[in-house]
Amino acid sequence: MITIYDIAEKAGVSAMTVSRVINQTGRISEATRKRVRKVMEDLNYIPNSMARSLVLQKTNILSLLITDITNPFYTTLARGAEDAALRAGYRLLFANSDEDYAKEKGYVEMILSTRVDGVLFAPTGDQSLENLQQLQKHQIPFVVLDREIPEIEADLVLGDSKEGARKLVDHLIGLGHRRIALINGSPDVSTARLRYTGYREAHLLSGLSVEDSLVVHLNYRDFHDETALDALLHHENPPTAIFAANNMLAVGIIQSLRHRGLQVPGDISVVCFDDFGPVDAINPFLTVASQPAYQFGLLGMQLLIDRIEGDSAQEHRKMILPSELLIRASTQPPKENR
Amino acid sequence: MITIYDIAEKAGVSAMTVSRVINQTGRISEATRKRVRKVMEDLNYIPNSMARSLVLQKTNILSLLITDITNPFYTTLARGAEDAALRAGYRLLFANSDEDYAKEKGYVEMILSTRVDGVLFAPTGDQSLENLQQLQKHQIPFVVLDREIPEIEADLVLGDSKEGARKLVDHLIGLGHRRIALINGSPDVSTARLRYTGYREAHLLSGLSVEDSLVVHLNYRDFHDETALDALLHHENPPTAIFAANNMLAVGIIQSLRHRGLQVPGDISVVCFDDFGPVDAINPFLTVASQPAYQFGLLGMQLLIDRIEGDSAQEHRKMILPSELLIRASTQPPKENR
DNA sequence: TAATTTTGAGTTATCGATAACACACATTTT
DNA sequence: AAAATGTGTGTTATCGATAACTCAAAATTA
Repeated sequence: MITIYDIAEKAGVSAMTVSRVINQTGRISEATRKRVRKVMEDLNYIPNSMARSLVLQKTNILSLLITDITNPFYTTLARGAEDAALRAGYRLLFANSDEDYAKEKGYVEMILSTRVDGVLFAPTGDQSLENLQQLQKHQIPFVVLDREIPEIEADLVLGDSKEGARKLVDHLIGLGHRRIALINGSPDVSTARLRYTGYREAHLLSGLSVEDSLVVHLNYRDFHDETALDALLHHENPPTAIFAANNMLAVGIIQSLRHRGLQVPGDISVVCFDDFGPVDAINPFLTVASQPAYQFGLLGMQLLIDRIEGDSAQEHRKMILPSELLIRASTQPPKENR
Repeated sequence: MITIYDIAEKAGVSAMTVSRVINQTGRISEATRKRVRKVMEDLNYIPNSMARSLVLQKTNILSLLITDITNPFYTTLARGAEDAALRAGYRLLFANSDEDYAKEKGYVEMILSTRVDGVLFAPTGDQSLENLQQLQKHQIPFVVLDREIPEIEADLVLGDSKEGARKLVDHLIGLGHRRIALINGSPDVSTARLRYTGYREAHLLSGLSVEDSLVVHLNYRDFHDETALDALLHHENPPTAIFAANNMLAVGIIQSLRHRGLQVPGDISVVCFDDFGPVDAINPFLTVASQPAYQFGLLGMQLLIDRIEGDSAQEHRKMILPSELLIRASTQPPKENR
């Protein structure tokens, strides 16, 4: 491996001079600078960022921890985060927890041992508290994305889950649905709780009561679990519409409905949170509450960089991004009203 | 930051002893080991992997460079790569070139300065040659994914582009299509060349001639470019079917067709390469040549790790993964045959 | 019992870079 | 002309960890 010492020797200067040329610090005569530059090019020198980080106590690496890399919401978010990070001169270390607390914990250890300068953290759920506290103990700045953790004070970028849920359910009620199932994420994820609240409020504001047997909980990534759906379909008075708490759950639900020979929206309407990214354009089908995924990443990263480079003692900020109701083909009035 | 020296002091031993406890090397009495362990836990010690890498000359980081993080083919591939890397005890540094040579070059520099142990490299195209040569110069092992680079000797994991293209076009010909457009990737990407070859062979084997005015080239990510499609649709004798060289191109094409009020497959049939990941299950629509994306990542990563840990002088291996024709709703016989 | 081996540590140098300080020589100021 | 500055560069210590070597005390062998 080529080091500054190799460069220094060939150029007939000290290592420190080479370092100064690389970093454009200190005073260097034009002649020396040129000579060193030439040798660096000739030898194809690339600085060792670990050695540099070790002494500078700064890695220039930021980490983005998402919960599902196959979910277009998070990949679009990742693009936003990447753009903001690169623009500010940081490298990005991606990590993917797969909605799995243990995997998340493993990545947090990796993040700590890499001594990244900051973390953009989409938690798996309330249990992530410990992992975030671990970051706090080690004084790594972080911004929490998408899901709020009750006991954590931090910069936050969230979607408006309650409002989005209300819009979706209102839409269904407006179409005439009275029996609307909610297939929700786990109750220890804040978005799931708020989506339930929105679901509930929409009912109450329309003078409808909420029937608990129509509300079930799954992990956001368990989109192949069919038992919950089974129970709903065999209900004595089955739902005419389903509100899936996120896009991946909707994927699983629609797939299962098809296997059972049920048509969407012919037999049952389906709505969900989150879009499907570019892919969605192929066949815009699902009625969704669309969240500005790219903005999540971009803003989150900006907050993070701001906290790292700016006044770290400033107050914590909380940004809530609105979601938009996109009415498409997966919803129609219930059969009996047609 | 807590270092082994802090631990050493508190435990009343030397730093070396702490290092031995961490790495389970050398001889340590059970009593000392326990004492050191205890202090490590109390102080919440996490080793500094940069310091370690610096002396060991090994980072335990592998890099995955993909060309489009919003493309489900690559995110599914990423999951495969991640699983294989974690299983073997490596961390993974993701990078996303956005089909952009300059961005790819930037990431290669980052990869080199991070001194990763190896790279799983999905090139943007033939121009990636320089970036790969840069890796070679610095003796970083790599495996090339998805796209072959003519002058590079390396382990390779490819799909069978020619065969897949032939299957797709045969399917269209079988339906009665005689005027099939190809909206291809850039000709300096090997998959685009091979897909053209497959397209051509399918025609010739069926006794049809290839009309060059029906073949256009775009960048794989230019899925919003409408000029190519415009030209095809205003052709004096327009195509009855379109073969899009990848999924993202198909996305753009279908979207544009809709804007123009054209139905798929009613007015025109569309097929493409690559699936849409889990998302696709919502509304399986496009007839595609599906490639085993997860396997691409998993196998590629295994080859890479094998080359790093095994005999690095072994011969280069080339794996070609088959693609599968999935006939769905985006194709039907041309209007005049119905 | 003396010689040898084993055990459980500690010391020092090193990885590749940079900060802080030092210093010779040239230039400017008084 | 002496003093004060400025310029360009080198020296040494340091970041946090580990390899290689050393060595005293305990255990084993002859």
